[in-house]
Amino acid sequence: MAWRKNCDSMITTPIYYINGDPHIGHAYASIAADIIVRFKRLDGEKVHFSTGTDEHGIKVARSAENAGIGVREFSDQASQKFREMSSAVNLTDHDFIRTTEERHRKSAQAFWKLLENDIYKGAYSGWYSARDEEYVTAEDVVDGKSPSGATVEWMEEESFFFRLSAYQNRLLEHYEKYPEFIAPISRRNEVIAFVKSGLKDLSISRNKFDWGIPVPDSEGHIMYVWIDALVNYITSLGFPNDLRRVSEAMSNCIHIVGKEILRFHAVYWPAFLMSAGITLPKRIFAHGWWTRDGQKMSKSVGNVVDPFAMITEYGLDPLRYFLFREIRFGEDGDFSETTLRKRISYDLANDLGNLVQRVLAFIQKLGGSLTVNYDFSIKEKELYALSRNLVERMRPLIEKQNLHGALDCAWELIAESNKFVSDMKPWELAKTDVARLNCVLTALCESIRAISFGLAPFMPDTTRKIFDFMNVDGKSFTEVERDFTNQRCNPPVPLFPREK
RNA sequence: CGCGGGGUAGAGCAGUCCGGUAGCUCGUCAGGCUCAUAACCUGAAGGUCGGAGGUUCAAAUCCUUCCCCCGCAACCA
Repeated sequence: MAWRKNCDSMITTPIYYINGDPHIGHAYASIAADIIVRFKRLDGEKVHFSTGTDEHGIKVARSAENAGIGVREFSDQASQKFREMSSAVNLTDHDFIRTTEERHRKSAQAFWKLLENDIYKGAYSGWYSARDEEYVTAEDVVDGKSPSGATVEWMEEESFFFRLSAYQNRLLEHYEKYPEFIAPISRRNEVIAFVKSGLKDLSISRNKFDWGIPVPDSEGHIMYVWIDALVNYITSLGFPNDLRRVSEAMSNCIHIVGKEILRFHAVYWPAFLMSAGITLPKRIFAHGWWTRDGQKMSKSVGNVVDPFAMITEYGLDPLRYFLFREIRFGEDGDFSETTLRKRISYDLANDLGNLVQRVLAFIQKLGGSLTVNYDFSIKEKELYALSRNLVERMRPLIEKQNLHGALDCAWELIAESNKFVSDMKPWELAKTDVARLNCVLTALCESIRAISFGLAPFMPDTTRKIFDFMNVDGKSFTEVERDFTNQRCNPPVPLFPREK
């Protein structure tokens, strides 16, 4: 247990762009980060956990206009929905940061100043659609029209540029030196290929609208939303104050991001940080995307999965479980309610729920208290060993964000425990050999406690229920190492009742 | 010749780096148990590992070539 740290570390979710409602993808990223944070905190680590909303940019300004309300009011309402989502998915203690907060304006402007050696004024040019009020990429321009059918014209505006081109080699060196910097590996390869193909300088300001953070000392220019957004992570740590803490936490920071925004995090953000002289994060993990019943989720098709509705329908813990058991974290997967129901029924109700029920109900039958007996035979010893090191086996997997693998470990023990019950036949021992019976039940209670601890980061409410049945405190993984003493158990209630 | 990922039992995937009787989950079929949420446990069937060629005593795994699917391709939340 020597590796346990007590220094600051940080886990982040992306800050979510408020132009749309929270959907399952947002919930997914948040829950992933939450699982990692909870695991580390149970391990005694001090973790800073941040999430929040990204609220600037012309799209938001236009949405507010369409909604007929002020942009500030629009942002407040939209951000609130994400705050509600954070609470609906049961995020553990965290900082919820909004890019429209004063602390963030200060932070972003201070950050900009640190970059000034790498910033120069130039002209940004491209095909501009006056009706859409935005630039259209050359590829999207067909017959002089934007995808929305508006005519486009070649425009130039004064813009600040960041000398990204100067960082190409330093970035490649960093990727080389820290192979764990970008995950999964396939994504890492993509990023490296992209950087090797050559980096151009980056336009980092706009002057055609004003819903953003003003560039310091430059009337009319506002920061490009990405530079604004990325800075949120250090704002949350207290930047521009508390620089020691900023560096310390960043050096131990994992950014959980969606694969669509990996480039910003794995290329632009590190380049900015290098320029600013701030420590780079330890790792950037890009998760995949969910399809819905095999189809891409899209608003126009109307098949977007609403996390609030899923929680209402199936419960939070089952949803949290499903999202990380069904696919390997980092890969794409398919969200199907049929599959979700199967997972609940087979994995949660039959395997886990029934194990807890059959053991604890049995103890109730015997009078409701566990008379411990650690005079184990080889069979109990085997199960006991598996129980004692479950968390140990999960830890390196969690460290690599292999959340799927960590759940597999827990289910391995669940399966072993169910098998153990069948093999040991406690219902027969109850009539023939009470000492052996107590050994069997003690081993089973140990395994149920271990399983509950292992699952705590994934299904905190479920773990709490089991601990309440067993009168286990459950505040820290260190508790797994303590033997039970004789204790009363409460009558269990099925954890995942069968429907109807 | 843009870059990358992938094509393995009905479905979803692991195994490919370091060649050596093809594994997991679900589904299907059969059996056992009765503590438990009709849950649990055991066993079986099912694959010429995308096609073709090559290296080798031996290839899903190495080499060559072809076919198919999916991402990314620059400032886009």
